[in-house]
Amino acid sequence: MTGDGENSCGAAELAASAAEPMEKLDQLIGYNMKRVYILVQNDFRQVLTDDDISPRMFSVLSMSVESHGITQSEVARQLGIERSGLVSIIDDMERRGLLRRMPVEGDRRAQALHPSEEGRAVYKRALSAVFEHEERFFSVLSQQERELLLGMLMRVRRSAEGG
Amino acid sequence: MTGDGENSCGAAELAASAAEPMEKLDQLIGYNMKRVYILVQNDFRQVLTDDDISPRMFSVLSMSVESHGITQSEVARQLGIERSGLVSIIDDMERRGLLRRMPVEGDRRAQALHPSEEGRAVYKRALSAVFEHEERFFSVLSQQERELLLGMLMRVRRSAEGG
DNA sequence: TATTGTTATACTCTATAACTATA
DNA sequence: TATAGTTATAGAGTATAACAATA
Repeated sequence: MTGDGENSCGAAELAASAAEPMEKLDQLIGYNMKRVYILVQNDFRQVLTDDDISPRMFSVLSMSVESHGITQSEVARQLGIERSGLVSIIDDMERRGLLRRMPVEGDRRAQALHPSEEGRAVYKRALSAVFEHEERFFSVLSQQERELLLGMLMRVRRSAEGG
Repeated sequence: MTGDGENSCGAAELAASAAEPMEKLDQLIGYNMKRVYILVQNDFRQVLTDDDISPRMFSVLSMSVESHGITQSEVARQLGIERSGLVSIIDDMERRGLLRRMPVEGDRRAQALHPSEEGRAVYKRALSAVFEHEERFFSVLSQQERELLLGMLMRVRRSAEGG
């Protein structure tokens, strides 16, 4: 098997050699990603409180604004969530006047999502707040590093999603 | 190993230019991190099914093996979770014979976690499986890139945790 | 037969408060 | 007063199965 002593001299040891005795968990990319994800998501959620929308609302709103008339099923597919989980989110958003369900001509089963004027305004404001949030949250990384990080995440995502 | 040469004009555009019209969400590091985290965690959980332990059990087991006699509060602190959430996990682990709660001399409030022989064996086996899982899951990245990714995640974590 | 939206349901994970026994 | 472990509880978030209308 693997797993005898620590021999490599990579970024891991360098990055963490200062403070604590370097736990095994901290050597795992997945574990660190979990911790960072929790932190970034909390900050993200905080940023969206100004517009009183949840992270899930933001992503659905983004879809409906960027892709006019997109159907619920397609939103679910692209967000990687279940159709059934989308219903209550869209109910809330419709109640808040951010968007409306409208019939699709040619397929009477489907519901198309059309953002309202307020929906677009909220999205625009929230989007710029979110970009500021990312800028600030990842400010410990250089611009080049941020692009590198984003590119690596995308590649991993593709390899894991697409095969 | 794939994907050489993408340091000219932003890794983001290059990485995603092939298939879809590049949604706004896909430009966000946080969103991509969420998607990758979900994928890697599912794979992680699958790997651990061989030893019939959950991700949470694995992290607690890791703590107890790496830091003999660590207390529950300290585990919660290092894992970034609530003490109350730890109780049922440790109950399960004690029931499975992976570890035992033992009194701490000098502080009768505290409970120290001591892994059993089976706990150590399970951990050793699981740990090597987890390293294989990481090797495989992130195989789209080069060794150098993986170290870079890990280092960046650690730096972001530190900056956000306020260390 | 398959798909869209929907409902109902259950399960995981987490956050919170309160309690006890210690410190 | 503060801390360690515990209990109880509620809230997200998500997954699953089933159903009616439509394709």
